[in-house]
Amino acid sequence: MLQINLIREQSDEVINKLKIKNFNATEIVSKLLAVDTERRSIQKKLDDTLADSNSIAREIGHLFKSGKQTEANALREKTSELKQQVKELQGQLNKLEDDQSNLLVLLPNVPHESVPAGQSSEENEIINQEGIIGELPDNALPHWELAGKYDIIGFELGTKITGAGFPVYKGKGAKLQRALISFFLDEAIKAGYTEYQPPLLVNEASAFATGQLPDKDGQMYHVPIDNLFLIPTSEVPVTNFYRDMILQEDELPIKNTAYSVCFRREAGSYGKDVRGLNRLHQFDKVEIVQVTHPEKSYDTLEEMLTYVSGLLKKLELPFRVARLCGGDLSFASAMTYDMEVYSSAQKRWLEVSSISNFETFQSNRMKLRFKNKEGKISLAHTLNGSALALPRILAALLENNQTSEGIRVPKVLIPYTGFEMIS
RNA sequence: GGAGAGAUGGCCGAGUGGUCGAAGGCGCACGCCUGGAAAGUGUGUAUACCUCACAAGGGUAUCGAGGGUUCGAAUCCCUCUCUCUCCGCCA
Repeated sequence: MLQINLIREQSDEVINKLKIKNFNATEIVSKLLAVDTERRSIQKKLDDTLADSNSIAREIGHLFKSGKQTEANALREKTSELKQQVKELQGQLNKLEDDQSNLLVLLPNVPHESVPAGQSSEENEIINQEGIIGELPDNALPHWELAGKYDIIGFELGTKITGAGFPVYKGKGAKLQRALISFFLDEAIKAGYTEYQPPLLVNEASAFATGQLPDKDGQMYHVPIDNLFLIPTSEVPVTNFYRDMILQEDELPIKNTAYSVCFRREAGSYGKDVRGLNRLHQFDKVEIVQVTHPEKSYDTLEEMLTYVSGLLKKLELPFRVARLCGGDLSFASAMTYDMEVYSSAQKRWLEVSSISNFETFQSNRMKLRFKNKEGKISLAHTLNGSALALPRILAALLENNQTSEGIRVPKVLIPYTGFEMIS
């Protein structure tokens, strides 16, 4: 959520920057400016009226104490009009405050100046590509066939017990998943992140704070009986640890990591995008989250990009990095790098990580602030990235490493799997 | 799920209708004291919004959340949330 001050002071810039996201903010901003002006004027009136009413109340108190009943009662009659005014003004103010926040919530985050314009993922800017795209034999199989051939993932079994998009991992497949999770967590800890195991369900306030509500309502599984949401990513609980907090400047940066299962309804997805492990309703992911000083967040974004690139190199997977164009950038993000690995049998790039700087968009919603040495309080910046999402990593590993003898496990994972081949 | 108790500032804890944003203590910051430190001592120490220059000063709100009674509520009433104790159930 953008801060009203920003809109008040730099409305034209906000409108212009949002054009990069293909978002026309003109109407919302002008409504906001009108509501804001009105709100402040009503607030002033209300405060003044309350001040009057407070001073009369104090006076009455004094009069009663000194036994001047008659005068006190006379004053008392004067208050009814003030009370009526307070009630009306309060009502108006509440309405205006609601209007304001309902409008503010409609505005996406403004993109960073380096974000290129563009309509869709087609126009993302590929800034780096690493690793060798190996040649596969002619009889190479896509991962969903490999999964069956080696009996390591049961797609139909998952469909039977739950539904499409809920695979069952079996034997060496399950062990490989566990290996990846441990590997990712160990690497994150080595890089200075603190490991957490968060709840997989969150309340409404948490879902709002990180931007899932109201923007992506319908993407989350909802448990109405307790009004809880299954997390689409551990970013939600882990960032919300700091909701309504004022940190000390020297507590920054906060570097957290968490493994969690993630749940996404993915309504409207179909076709080759959802084949095999490409897009699931339930998947595993290790996430990294940072809370930083506003001046350091873009350095942090680069640091996180370097970190995730390192993971992919260790896994020996060819990958490329895209800086998302305005049209592909998420509602809450100011800048995002997508990391994609090459899945050789499908011959397509699969997104395995999305690393974003939200600047103050989330922290403003969740009132995550820090106090500097001088005692000044400001909003912190929040960032997060997948490090990494498992299913597509698994897909690429299976496809890229297939040999006539079986599927080769990358060297770094062998200490975790205890086997070198899936055969 | 049933019964009871409770929720006050960074923490502990007083306050049951009248200048209470809230005593006292701890913690923290700065100063004095000291050769240095401890002890002692003095001062300060919430947040948001409005006014305003994101200064000073001023105003308003906030004692779990929301609503109500009252001229006036941390204090009374209602609803909700959460915590604790006991019982039940249970990985």
